[in-house]
Amino acid sequence: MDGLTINEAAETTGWSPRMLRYIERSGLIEPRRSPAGYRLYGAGELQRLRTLRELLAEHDMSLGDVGFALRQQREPALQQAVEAWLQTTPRRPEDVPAGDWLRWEQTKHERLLAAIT
Amino acid sequence: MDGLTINEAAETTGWSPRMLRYIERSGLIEPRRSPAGYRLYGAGELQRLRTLRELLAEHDMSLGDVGFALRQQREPALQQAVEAWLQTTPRRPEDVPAGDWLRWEQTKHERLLAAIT
DNA sequence: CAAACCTTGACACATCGATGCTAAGGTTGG
DNA sequence: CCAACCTTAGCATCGATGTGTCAAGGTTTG
Repeated sequence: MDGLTINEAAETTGWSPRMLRYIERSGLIEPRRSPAGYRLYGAGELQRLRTLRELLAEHDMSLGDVGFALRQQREPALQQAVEAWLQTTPRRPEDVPAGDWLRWEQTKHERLLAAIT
Repeated sequence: MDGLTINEAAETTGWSPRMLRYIERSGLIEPRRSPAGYRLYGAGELQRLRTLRELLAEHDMSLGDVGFALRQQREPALQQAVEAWLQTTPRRPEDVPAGDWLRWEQTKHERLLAAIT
């Protein structure tokens, strides 16, 4: 049977087994199960667990934040509603660090293409 | 002096004065101040306070969720990182309710236009 | 000036998010 | 079969959210 069991996955990703179950319940990463119900983490899941750690650490955000982003992706109506509300709040581009703004401009085109396809 | 004071604003929006201060500290709605430091809520703020209530109620989300969405809008680097992570998770369009998906398709064009301008 | 506001700050409490640990019971592999 | 793993469920903790209330001190206005 391919795939790491929960303790092995915990070992290589830096999460605790407890947290792997918690992350699963929160809908972020759901590994497949063996016939007996054992969680089996494949290469993809392990990678996403590692990058998830980095994401949270580097941007000071919570699992709940990622969960909400996921919800927005899955529920366009929600995404729309939030976007609509945000657009009623006054823009202030000075808030945005210069580097970020530049990167935004640079990648806008490809992001639009991605949205279309 | 135009603009409602905090108790008046609370009255017409349904939030408590306490929550108006809380919402302000969380960065969602920051009214301007009178010379003496009194909060003054204008028509725009009052409207956004009301729609904020609806947004939270109708989509079962928290102030923190909206705060995070705001952060994403203000920090494109964050937005990018989250989006990138989400894209590594397997898509499953069956998750999306049919109505939502339809609305998504219907409004995609205008959303793209909005993004470009 | 005095009543009725406003401000910040703090204490209080319920709920929730994030984690660990333990218990009772099934699975697996030498 | 037995040690070493896995599962779910539950209790326990600690910090963050959400919300009320009260205190000490400025402001406004009749």
